[in-house]
Amino acid sequence: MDIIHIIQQGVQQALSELYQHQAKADEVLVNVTKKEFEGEYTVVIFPYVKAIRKGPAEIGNAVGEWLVKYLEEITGYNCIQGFLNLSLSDAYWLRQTDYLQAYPDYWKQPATGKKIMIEYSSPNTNKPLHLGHIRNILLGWSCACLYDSMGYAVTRTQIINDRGIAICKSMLAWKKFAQGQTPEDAGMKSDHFVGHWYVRFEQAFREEYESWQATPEGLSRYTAEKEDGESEADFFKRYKNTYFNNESQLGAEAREMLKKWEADDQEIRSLWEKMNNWVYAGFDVTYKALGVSFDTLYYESDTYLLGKDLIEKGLKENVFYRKADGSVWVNLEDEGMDEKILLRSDGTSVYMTQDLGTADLRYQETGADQMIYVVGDEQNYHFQALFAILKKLGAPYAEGLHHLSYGMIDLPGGRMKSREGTVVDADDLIADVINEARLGIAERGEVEGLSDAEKEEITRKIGLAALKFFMIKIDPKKRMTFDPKASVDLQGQTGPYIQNAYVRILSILRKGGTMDNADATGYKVNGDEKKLLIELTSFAQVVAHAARQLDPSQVANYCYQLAKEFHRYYHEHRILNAETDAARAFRLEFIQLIARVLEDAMGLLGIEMPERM
RNA sequence: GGCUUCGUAGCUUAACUGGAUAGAGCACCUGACUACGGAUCAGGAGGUUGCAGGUUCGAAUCCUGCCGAAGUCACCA
Repeated sequence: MDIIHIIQQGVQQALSELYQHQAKADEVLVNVTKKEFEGEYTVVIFPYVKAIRKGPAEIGNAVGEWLVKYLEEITGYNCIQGFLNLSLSDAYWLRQTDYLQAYPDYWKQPATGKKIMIEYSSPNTNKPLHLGHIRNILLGWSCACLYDSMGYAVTRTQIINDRGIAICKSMLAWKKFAQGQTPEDAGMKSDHFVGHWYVRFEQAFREEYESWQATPEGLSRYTAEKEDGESEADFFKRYKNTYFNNESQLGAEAREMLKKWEADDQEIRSLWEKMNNWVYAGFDVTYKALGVSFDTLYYESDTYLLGKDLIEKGLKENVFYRKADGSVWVNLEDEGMDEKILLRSDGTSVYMTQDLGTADLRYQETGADQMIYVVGDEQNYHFQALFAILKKLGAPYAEGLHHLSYGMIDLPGGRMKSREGTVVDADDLIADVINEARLGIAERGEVEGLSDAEKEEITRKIGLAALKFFMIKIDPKKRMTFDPKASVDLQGQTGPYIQNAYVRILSILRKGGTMDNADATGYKVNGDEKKLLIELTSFAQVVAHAARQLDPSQVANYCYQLAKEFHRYYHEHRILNAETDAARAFRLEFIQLIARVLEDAMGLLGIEMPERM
C-alpha cells in the first residue's frame, strides 16, 4: 500500500477514534509539503473543522500525535494554520527506495481486460502531413501509451480520408499536366509529389476563374447577384465555390472524375490507387521518422457508405424521423443541440452517417467498448452530436466514447493558411530540428569516438525530443502558438534538458562501475533525496491522472520536474565520492532508479533517450 | 446573435481539479568548473491571475455580469 493511502486511512481512523467523526479515507486530502515547511506530506484539516466543531490547530495537533503514535512510518508532525505536516521515518525512505527499485512496473496497472481504440492522425490523401498532424499524432500516440500502461489492450488506428473531390483534384492535375511523371522522376518525396499536383490544380482553377471574371458572363453574374455595396473582389471571393460547382470547366472535370470513381471506372480507380499509394509511401516515411505506427487502418473509401442500417434501426425505434422530402433527421434538443441531418433527401449519406457506421463497425470488429477520437476542437460540436446519437440508439459502447479535442496551432504571424503558403510541413520541420541538434552536438564534442551512424542516431533522438516535448508539454485543449525558433531550443524547459539528466546519470554509472559490494544499510536519506523519492513515488498517480484526463502534458511536466530535481541534486551532492560507502552505494542505486523512471516517462511521450549526447 | 472553449510576468506556460507566500522556461542582469558531463546549477529583476461583484476558513480554479480572442451553428469533411 502506498504512503498516501496509509496516511489517508490513518487520518480516517484518528478522526473516528478521537472525535467519532466518520471521514472517507479516499477523500482525505494529502498533498506534498511546500518547501518552506518541515515535513514531506501534508494533510489538510479544514474540511473537518465544521463537523467536529473544534479549531483546526487543535484537531491537527491531536491527529498528528495520533499518527505518530500508531503509524510506524510517521515520526513527526507540525500543524500550521490547519495544515498538518508529517515527517516520515528513515526506515520508510529506505524501504520505499528498495520497493521502487525492485518493482520497475510500480507505476503501471495490471492488465484489466478492457479494450480501447484510439484514432489519431487521420489525414487526407491529397496533401502531405503538417504541423497540425504532428500535434494530433503525438497526442494520440502518448494517450495510447498511457492506456497501455493502465492495463488496457490498446488498438491504434486511423481513418484515411482517401476519397472525395480533393484527391480527384490532384488526380486531374496530374493527368492533365504531369505527362506520366512519377515521384522518382521528379526527385520528390511521393506524398509531396501528390500535394504538388493538388496545388497545381488550385492554381489552374484560379487562373480559369480569374479570366472568367473578366468575361461578359462573369461581369453580369456580379451585377445580378451582388449584395448591396459588395465590391467585385468580395463578390468573387464569396462566389468561388458556386462557380466551381456550377460553371467551372475544371470543376466539372473533377466532379466527373468523382462520379466515375463512384461508378468503379477502371481507369480512374487505378489512377486513384496509384496516387494514393504514393501518398501512403510518403506518410510511412513521416510516421517512421516520428516513431509512431498503427495497428489497424480504416479507409474512407470502405466506410463512406456505412451507417445506413443504423439509420433504419433509428427510424424503426422512432429515435430518428423522416421529413416530407425524404431526408432523415434526429432531434438533439433535449441534449442542448439542434436537429441534425443523417440522410439526404436523395438517400445519400453525410459525414455523420458514416461516422455512426464506422463506430459500430469498430465495435463489432474489436469488441472495444472505449474509443478515443483525437480530432481538433473545430469538430467539438460534431462529436458531441455523434456521441449523443449513439447514446440514443442504445449503443453498448456509447458511454466509452471520448473526443480528445485539441486546439489549433497558430504561428507567430497568425494562423496557418495553405493559400498563403504558411503551412509548416511535417517533414521540413523534423529535418530542421535534427539539423539544429547536429549543430549543438558539433559544438560539444562529447561523442568523439562514436561511429557516424551512432552520432546520427543520437542527433535524431535529440532533435525529435526537442520537437515532441515542445508540442506535448502544452495542455492539449489550449490553442498553441508554434514558434519555430523556440521549438528547436535545446536548453531550459525542453526535451534535451531531460535527456541530459538521463545521460548524466549513465555517465556517472559508467564511471562508478558495477557496484562494489557496499550496501546502503543504515544510510540516512537526505532532504533532497526525499524530495526525489516523493517525485518518483507520485509517477503512478501522474500516469493515472493523465490517462483519465487524456492529457499527456501532465507527464511532460512531470518529466521536467523530475529532471530538474535531479540536476539540482547532482550539484548539491557527490555521488562517486560520497561521504560514506553507504551513501555511495545508496546513491548509485538511487540515480539508476531516476534514470529508469525518466526513460519510462519520456517513453510514454514517444521520446527516446540517448546514452550519450 | 445562440452554444462551447480560452484569457496567468515582455514572450511561451504550470499550479496535484477549492488549499499555505501563484511555480517554471525564454529573453535581461550577477555569480559557480584543476571535483561524478556547463545542453547544468545558484541568485536578481519581472504578477492587482482580463474587469467587477458573489459563494467560504481559503478562489487563477466555482457562480453572475461585463470586456477580449477562437471555434461552431452546412443536405462540407
